[in-house]
This record gives sequence, structure tokens and C-alpha cells, in this order.
Amino acid sequence: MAQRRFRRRKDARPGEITAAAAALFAEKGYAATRVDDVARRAGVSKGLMYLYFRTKEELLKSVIRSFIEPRIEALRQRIEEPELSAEEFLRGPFLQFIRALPNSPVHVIVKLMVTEGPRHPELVAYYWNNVVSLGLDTLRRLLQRGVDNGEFRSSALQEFPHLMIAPVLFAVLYSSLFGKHEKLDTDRMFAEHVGILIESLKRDPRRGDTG
Amino acid sequence: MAQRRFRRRKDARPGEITAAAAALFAEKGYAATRVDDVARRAGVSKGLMYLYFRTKEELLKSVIRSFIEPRIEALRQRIEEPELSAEEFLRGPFLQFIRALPNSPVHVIVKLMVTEGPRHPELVAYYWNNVVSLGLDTLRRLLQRGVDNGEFRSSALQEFPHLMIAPVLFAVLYSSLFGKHEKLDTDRMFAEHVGILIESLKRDPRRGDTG
Amino acid sequence: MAQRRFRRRKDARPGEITAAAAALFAEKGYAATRVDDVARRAGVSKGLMYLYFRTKEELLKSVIRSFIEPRIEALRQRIEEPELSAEEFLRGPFLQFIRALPNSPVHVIVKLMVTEGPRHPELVAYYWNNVVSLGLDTLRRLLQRGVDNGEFRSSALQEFPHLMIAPVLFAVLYSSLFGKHEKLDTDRMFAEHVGILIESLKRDPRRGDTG
Amino acid sequence: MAQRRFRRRKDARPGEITAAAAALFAEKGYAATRVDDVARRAGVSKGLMYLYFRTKEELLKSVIRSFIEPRIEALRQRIEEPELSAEEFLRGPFLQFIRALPNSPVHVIVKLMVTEGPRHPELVAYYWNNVVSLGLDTLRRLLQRGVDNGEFRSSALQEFPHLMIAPVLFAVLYSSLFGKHEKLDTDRMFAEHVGILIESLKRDPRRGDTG
DNA sequence: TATGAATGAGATTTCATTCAT
DNA sequence: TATGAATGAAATCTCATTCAT
Repeated sequence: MAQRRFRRRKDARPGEITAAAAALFAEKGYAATRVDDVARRAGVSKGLMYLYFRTKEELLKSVIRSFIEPRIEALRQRIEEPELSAEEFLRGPFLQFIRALPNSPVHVIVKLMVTEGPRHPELVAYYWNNVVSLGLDTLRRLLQRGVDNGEFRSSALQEFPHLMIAPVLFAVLYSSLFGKHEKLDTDRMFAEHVGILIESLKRDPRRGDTG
Repeated sequence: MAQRRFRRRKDARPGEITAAAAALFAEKGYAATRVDDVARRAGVSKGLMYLYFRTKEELLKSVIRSFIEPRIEALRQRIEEPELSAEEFLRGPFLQFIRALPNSPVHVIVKLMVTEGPRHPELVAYYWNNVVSLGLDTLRRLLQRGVDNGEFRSSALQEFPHLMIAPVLFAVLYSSLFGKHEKLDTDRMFAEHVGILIESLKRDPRRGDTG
Repeated sequence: MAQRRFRRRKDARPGEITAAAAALFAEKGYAATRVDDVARRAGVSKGLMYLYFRTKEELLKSVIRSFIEPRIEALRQRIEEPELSAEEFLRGPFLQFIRALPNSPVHVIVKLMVTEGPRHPELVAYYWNNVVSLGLDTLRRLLQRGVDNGEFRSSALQEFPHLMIAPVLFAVLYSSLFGKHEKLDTDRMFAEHVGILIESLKRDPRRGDTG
Repeated sequence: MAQRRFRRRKDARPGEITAAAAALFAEKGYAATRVDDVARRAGVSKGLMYLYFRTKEELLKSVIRSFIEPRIEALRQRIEEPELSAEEFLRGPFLQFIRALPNSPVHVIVKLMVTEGPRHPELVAYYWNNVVSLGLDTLRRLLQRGVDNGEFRSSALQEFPHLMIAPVLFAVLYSSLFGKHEKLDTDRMFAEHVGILIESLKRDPRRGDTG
């Protein structure tokens, strides 16, 4: 009988609010975003927000979790694709994966971690445990497989797989900050990057050395 | 009996205040730092702050400028050291330069640019013009010298010198965020990074390729 | 047990606040009135004030408008009462109108215009358009009617209807300033004033002259 | 021996400061004028101001006194010019006197009295005693002389000489506020005003009446 | 659930006044 | 005298949070 046409399913609400918050946090930063703004963008009253998130900080945590959680599984699954050689994996799925990142909302979480991380150690720990160390382990295992295969030489990259993803972090921040000044062709840059890595991994161990 | 409230040192004050602000901005972020805090840390009254900086934003701009200005000259001077070969330059002064960065206050400016940049395009432009594009140009010229020398092959790195410094940005942020979780040996990582770069630049052009 | 803090009367609030502000501005002047005072007098929190008026200046403008708007129509309507001769109008409704002014809150707006006008040209323009020039026009039309009637001679008063209301401004300010020193009987003074005006308007044009 | 070329006579200082303050108070109002502004305009350091005027209020009082004092004598002297008939006096010296006012700095004191008077009763009393009541008395004596002469009839103007100067107050404020909207020809308006007054004072007492 | 008016603590900013020099 | 850097109390303004409805 009543007017229930415009009533949304209430279960969608928290997600909608989190999404609105994520967009605004990315745009203006956490501190500069007013709860009012989030409510307006989510099409919800301010009071309702406090029904789902007890404080603004809760909202921040929710935003961060909402970015990490759906990606954990994806990350885990990408790990071993045993049909491919290590080099094929790097030139294929790995390159494809990192190419997608600059156009994805990772920049949101990167910015939030950079700005708010120092005041929220538990978020940092959560992110480190569920994303960073997981990712680094995966890369290490990949390199090890290459070494075991005989594809790759043993190298310091196994200690510093960070170097494999550093350009991704760089590209994400660079594009978001200096996009107006320089349009970075991240696709080609990442291809070059992977090329360099593989070159190094495959080089004749008798030559070259490292400081 | 001592405490002399009026210290009369007009010339030193702006610098002292800027330094205090920089420290706090780095620690807690711009928004979360109260003008009061800066004043207290600088050992100065709140009112005096507004004698030197008309608004909190002016203070931010001053902090950013104070980081950039003294480094512009340093950057310019480091450019060409003609006695060295390009490779020697990379393994010597360049490596030394980037090794110093994670322990320097760069992380302050990186964080500030990431957080406040989007709302202060003129600061971003200033930083891009005076630091970023200058640095990239320098690297490009170095690579070109190597190519002209016959030391290096011609490569896509000339288009993407960004890859040469990406690990620095990475390390700065990584250490500041995850320092508690992993102590990154940036000295060795950077050495490995330079090694990889040179290996790539020197490799026999008949082999290798790029995706 | 009673005091209900939330009174929920959105529609009434702006008016209540404006009224409180008007009273205080009149009493102490705009600059010397603190927003806090207005809030307290309106029985409202400081924060709420800024929900309705974005700055203290907005509040001032609102006060001024609140004085002018309701009077515009009154002014318009008083214009022509065709059953009365021009003289009858002056001795009747006109006299009655100006007699009411010194006891009305006009002094508030007069003071505010005098003090704050110079820094708010748009308010001055608004007041001039909606009150002053309207009033002067009305007086001119009245005089013209008298001339057309044959009641009045044609005179310089038609150019300077200002002279007809100058005593009102005078009385308003004089009473508010020197009320303690001299109690001015404005009723009788205005009657004398109207008498003088009519005497002048009706005099035999062959006699008298003007410097 | 020393550099005393630029040293002003210290006795001129207070006057210079008062003049600067008067100009600024007139322009922006007392409250909106900063002590700093006055110092700058007077070409003096802020500290020095406090040597001559212990508080900002002292400065205000000084400004007001500086306007009143030099005019008291002038007013007294203008009183009786026995060679002239009352009408000649009104059409001559009186008209000339009031014509000068709108172009003089009276508007400064008028504004200051209107705005600051309510909070400084002693200033109001001072002004009333030394200017207002003095002026009204003078006008009353003039009218009395006319009546005694047989020039004028006895009238309510003797009770309300205020009506004789009301247009002056009006013109001063009107010009200062609405000068941009209407350029008032105060010379002609005052002439008309005096004409009306004299007409009334001289009219045949058998006719006319006053409500 | 849902609203948004209302609060109040706390932030930024202003400015008369002081005081070492 | 003369300066102007420095102070601090008080003003304006902001915003996360509450709560009557």
C-alpha cells in the first residue's frame, strides 16, 4: 500500500556510504572531507551514517578494508600458474596485472595509507599482513621457481622483490600528482621495466656484478 | 631569573617556525597539525605566527618551498661531472645521492605533496618545474652522454628515466610506513637497482627485447 | 525537568536570530557585538548561527534587509490617497507617519547604515533603491498633485523633498544620542515642521523669494 | 653634529596622530580601524602612539575633542552681529555657515558620535554642553531678537530651533552615504530652507496655523 | 530506520597592548 | 624618545557528533 518504490535495500547502504567516502577521501584527503559531504554524496542523511559507522574513523577503516578485502583473494589466486615458465609469467599475467593498477582505485588506498597510516598503526599492520608481505612472498616464490627451473640466475632481486613493484607505486602517485604536467605512458614504461628485470635475471652470471 | 621572553631575532624566526611546522606536518599531516602546536614547538606565541605567515596555508607553502629551494642548486650542480664515465657516475655520485635520500627529510615533502598537492595546483606546478622535470632532464642527459660515448646502448630508459628513481620514492614511503614491519636495507637495494640498470644499458643490443 | 534543548523550529529560527542581532547591533554597534552575544540572546548555540548565516556579515545584511523589506510595501501603499487634498494628506497621514518613526526601530537601521554603509556599498544601493528614492519620488508626486490642483505653488521643494524628511532623521538621531540631555517633543516639532512647509507651499507667489 | 634633519618637533606628534586617526575613524569606523593603521598613516611606530595615548579609547576621545575645541570659539563669536537685522543674518552669515558644513570634516564627528556615543556618555555630555546646547541657545537668541525687533512673529520655532539645523545633519549624512547615488546640491537646498524659514517667521500671524 | 536541526569543543585568526632594545 | 617583535585574550568560524522527532 505504501510508497516503497524508492526504498533501497538497506544492506546496500553501508557499501554506498563507503564508496562515497572513498571517492571523497581520495579527492580531498581524509581530514579535509566533511562527514556532511560524504552523506550528501551517498544520498543519505548525516544521522543515518552514524547508524552504520560510529565515528568518522570507523568510516576510514571501513574504506581501507573495502579496498583490501576483495583483493586478497585475487592476489592469492594469481600466485602460481604452473603451466607458464617464470619468464612467461612475468611478461604475461604479471605485466598485465601491474598495467591495470594505475587505472584502478589503488591510488585511493595508497594516498590514505600515506596520510593516515602513521596515526593508525593497526591499519598499517593489517595492510602489511594482508597485502604487502603476501605480495612480496609471491614474488619471491616466483623468482625461486625461475631459479629452480634454471631460467633465472640467483640474484639480489630475491631479497628485494620490492624493486619489481616500485615503478607501480611510482606511476600511481606520479600520475595522480603530475598528470596535468606529464602524461606518463605507464603501459610502455612497465613493459620496459619487465624487460629490464628479465634481462637482469637471465644474464650470464659470469659477467656483471652488483655494488 | 633568566628566561627572556623577547628574543628579538626577526631574521631567524620565520625559519624556525617553518622548521617546526615541517616536523609536525611530517609527523601528523597538515590538517591534523594545529597552529598552536607549531607555535609551541617553535617556542613562539600563536599570535607571532600570523605576523610571519598570514594563514596556515601560507605556512604550508613556506614549508614546501623551504624544502625545494635549497635543493635546486644542489641538483643543478650534480648534473655533469665530466671526468667520470656515465657508468662511473651512476655507480658513484648517483648511487651516493639516492642512498642519502631515505634518511633525509624528503619523506616530508613527498607526504605533503601527496596529501595537499591536489588542493594546491600551484605548489605542484612549482615542484614539477623546479624538481621533477629538472631531475628527469638531468638523467636523460646523462643517459645521452653514455650513448654518445658508446658506453650505453640506446634504450627506452631515455624515455622513462622515471624508472631510475622509482625505487627511491618507493623506499622513502615504504620505510616511513612499514619501517616497523620490515627494516629495508635501502643501501643494498639501491646498489642492486643501479646494477640492474647498468646491466640493461650495457647489454648486447642483438639480444634482449622489450614487451 | 522540562528544558527541551531541541526545539525544532527551523522556520522561526532565522527570524529570531535576526531580531536578536538587530537589538544588539542597535545597542552596541555591529563591531562591538559578538556572535556569541547574539546566540545567547537568541537562545541558541553559536554553531547554529553559522547554519543560518555563513558569516557575521551575512547576519548584518539579513538584519538590514529585515528592516527594509516589510516597510517597502507600507511605503508604496501610503502613496496616494486620492480622497484627500494634498494639504490634508500632509497634515493627516504624512504627519502621522513621521510621528511614528522616532518611536520605531528606524534608529537601528539609520545607525547601521551610517556605521557599516561605507564598507557595504551593495547594502547602501539596496537601501537607496528600495527606500530612499522610493520615498523621495512619492513626496515629489504628492507635491505635483498639489500644484496640479492649484493647492500649492510650484516651488524648489519639488527639487528638494529631502527637506520634508530631514527633521525626521534629525529627531531619530538626536533622541537616541541626547535623549538624556533633552527630551525632544517630536510630535509637536513635526507638527510645526508640517505647518511651515504648508505655509511655504501655499504662499502667494507674488511675495517671497528664495536666495 | 647628529642627524637631526628628519626629526620633527615632538609637539606636533600628538596632533598628527589625532589627524590620522580622525581620517581613518571617519573612513572605516572606530572599531574597524586598527591601531596599526593609525600608526602607519601617521608615519609613527605603534609603540610611540602608546606614549601619547594610553589606549585606543584615549585616542578616540582626543579625536572628538580635537574637532570640538577649535569650533567652540568660532561658534561663540558668530552669535551676535548687531549691525545686521535677524533676516539679514539668516540669509547672510547663517546660510554661509551651514553651507560650509557639508564640505567640512563635521561628518567625521557626526559619525563618531552616532556610533560611539552610546558607549561613551561623557563624550556625549561634553559634546552636548559645548556644541549642541550652545548652538541651540544662539539660534533662540537670534529668533528672540527678530521678535523683539518686530521682524519676526513669535512662533514655535523658538521652541524648536532644531528645525533650523536639521537639514544640515541630513545633508551631511546623506552626502556621505548616498553621494554615489545622488549628488545633492546642498547650497541651493540650504538657500531654499532658509527661504522657507523666513517666510514662516515673517508671515501674517492672522493667517496660517499649526496642527 | 531515517532525518537534519542543534550542539559544543576546538580550530583559526585578529588586534590592542607590552616591553626588550 | 622611539621601535616593532612579541604576546595573549578574545573574536570568528568549523565540524564531528547527538538527539528529538
